[in-house]
Amino acid sequence: MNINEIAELAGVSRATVSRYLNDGYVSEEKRAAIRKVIEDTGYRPSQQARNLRSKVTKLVGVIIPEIESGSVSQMVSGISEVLSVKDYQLLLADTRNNTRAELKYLRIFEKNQVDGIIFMGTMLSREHLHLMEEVEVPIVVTAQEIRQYSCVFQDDYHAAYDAAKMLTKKGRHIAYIGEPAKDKAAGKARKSGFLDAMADAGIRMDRSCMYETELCMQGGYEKAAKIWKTHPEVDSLFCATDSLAVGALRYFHEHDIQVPQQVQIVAFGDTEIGSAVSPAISSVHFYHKTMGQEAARMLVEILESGDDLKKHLKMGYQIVKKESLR
Amino acid sequence: MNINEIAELAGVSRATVSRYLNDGYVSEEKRAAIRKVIEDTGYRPSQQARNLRSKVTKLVGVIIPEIESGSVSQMVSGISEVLSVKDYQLLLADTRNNTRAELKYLRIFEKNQVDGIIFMGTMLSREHLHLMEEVEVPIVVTAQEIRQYSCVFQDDYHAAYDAAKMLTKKGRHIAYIGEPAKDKAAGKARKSGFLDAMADAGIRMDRSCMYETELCMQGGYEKAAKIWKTHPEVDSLFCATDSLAVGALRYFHEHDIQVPQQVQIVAFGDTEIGSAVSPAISSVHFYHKTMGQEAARMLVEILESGDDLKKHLKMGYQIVKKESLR
DNA sequence: CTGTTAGCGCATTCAC
DNA sequence: GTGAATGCGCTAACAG
Repeated sequence: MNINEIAELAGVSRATVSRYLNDGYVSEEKRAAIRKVIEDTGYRPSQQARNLRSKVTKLVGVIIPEIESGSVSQMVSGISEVLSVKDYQLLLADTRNNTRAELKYLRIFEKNQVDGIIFMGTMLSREHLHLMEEVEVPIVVTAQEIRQYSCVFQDDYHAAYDAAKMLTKKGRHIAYIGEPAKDKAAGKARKSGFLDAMADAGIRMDRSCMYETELCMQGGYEKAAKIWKTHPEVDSLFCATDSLAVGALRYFHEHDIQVPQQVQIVAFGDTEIGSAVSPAISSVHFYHKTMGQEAARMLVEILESGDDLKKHLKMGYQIVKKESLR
Repeated sequence: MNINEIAELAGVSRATVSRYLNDGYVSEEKRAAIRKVIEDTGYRPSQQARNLRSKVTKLVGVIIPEIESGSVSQMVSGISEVLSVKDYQLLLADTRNNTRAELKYLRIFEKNQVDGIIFMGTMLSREHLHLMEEVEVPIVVTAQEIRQYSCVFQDDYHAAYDAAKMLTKKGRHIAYIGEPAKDKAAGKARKSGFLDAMADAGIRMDRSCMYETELCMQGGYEKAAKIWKTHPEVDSLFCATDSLAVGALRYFHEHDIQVPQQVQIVAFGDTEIGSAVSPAISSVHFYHKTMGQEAARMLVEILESGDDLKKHLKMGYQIVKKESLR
């Protein structure tokens, strides 16, 4: 069933059917005739032929580090919501935190496969930027700020700075458990924010009170153990994620270290897990879903207007105080 | 840059370039010439033209109820992993638990838009089945068993039956907090499994000890309050999700009800949140990611072999005993 | 408002 | 092995 048959059955030319399907510009009679035939036959225009002809696919490629992460899936949810309203479809590329895979998908999307790309990268190298140059469709970058592209990102640096500052109000001996700062932009920003806050508060950080780990709860537990075995005087803990904090909290429970009396904690994510435990973990709240929506809106706007203004949108955050802070 | 220009630059016909790009059947010299031109120009064949011509898109549509759910995103991760190895791309359709949207996406995918569909539905109505009949590409159904389709699903009924049975070993007064059973297949199966286990154990369920709620932690808290205010004698709680259990646990903590001494708990999901709390929640573990992989493998096999054998794969589960059981 | 005419870029016969 | 010819199904001028 193709446009020719529909045209024949409706007694019009196929151009008229095409117009019916697109802009309009068809008389009422013919419109009715065509509608009837289409309904009777259940005809649906071939997307592929349209794509070939019109060079638009109504597809947006979304490259993400890993869908299993709560923040990523929230963001994808926001993207999906906006795209579906705007009649775009979402081509998902999960790189599994693999930099090579990011490049691979950029290349796959490169030419006339998608109309645009939303790229949530881990850590963008020169190679990335070089490849992105060559990509012919607009790219919106999320989760980090890249001058040459439109992007939507959260202010990890200042969030970390502010969170750390809260610890210094009623704490002097501060420990840090983070994510690997070398391969994640957010991890790096949180670490710098933390360190700068310490410096500004005149606190000298002892390297043996700072750890990084990829594991979540278990990593938090283990690093807390390392720190408190050698530094029982530490009275405040900064964790780059709620899961790390929950792991550390378990260590404190098991060793009768009172939270927040003996140790206060602040973390990132404001996730369900952080408020499931007792005391609930004070945590930086980000707006992942909104970020996704904004990124999608930005891309759609570029697509519809035809020019890329390179907007940079820095999203706010909120430090949600709960029981883990003194 | 298209195949004609490549052919001209390489001094061959475009049919030869096409052969080079596909099966082979090209002499070594021409092969080398073509390769060189392609490398120099950075030519990439147009996917759209290929699609139109060959009727395959190398796209798989994945319809899910909501990406933000942990189990769903794990499953999508499994699907994505297998598809990427097999050189398929993933077109994601998030229906936001909206039945109409499921139908909409089935229709969008219906004709020559994707090569196949993985459909994770909420509750399949006659209308769904009717529409699925009309879809011309193979469909693999997940999360529930539908006779007419290949499917991968978990055994919620027996998992619930077994979990409930564990409660009856050391409990006589049992309460139930579930998800709405009317619009989710899993919710329904868990409820039946629970009820049948009760019946087999000769326990008469009081309706005032059974509640359903859509909310997570807060719903668990509220329903637990309702139950224990009127039925303080209840000594066991069955929750359809870990989050519900964690909410209930908070109520128990606040009211000095000892877990598991006074109330034992079993739940579903074996999620991070269930083991973050203390006592850790005993929970049914499912294999979402593996399910996703299996579903994708099943679909790819149908696509590659060309015939749909309608396999039904029921995945196992495991009840992970933790501190919340007596 | 409508029909005719040309391709979009590629894969696939079919002769050679 | 190779090239010429054909058309996948549709949209976009263009002339009427």
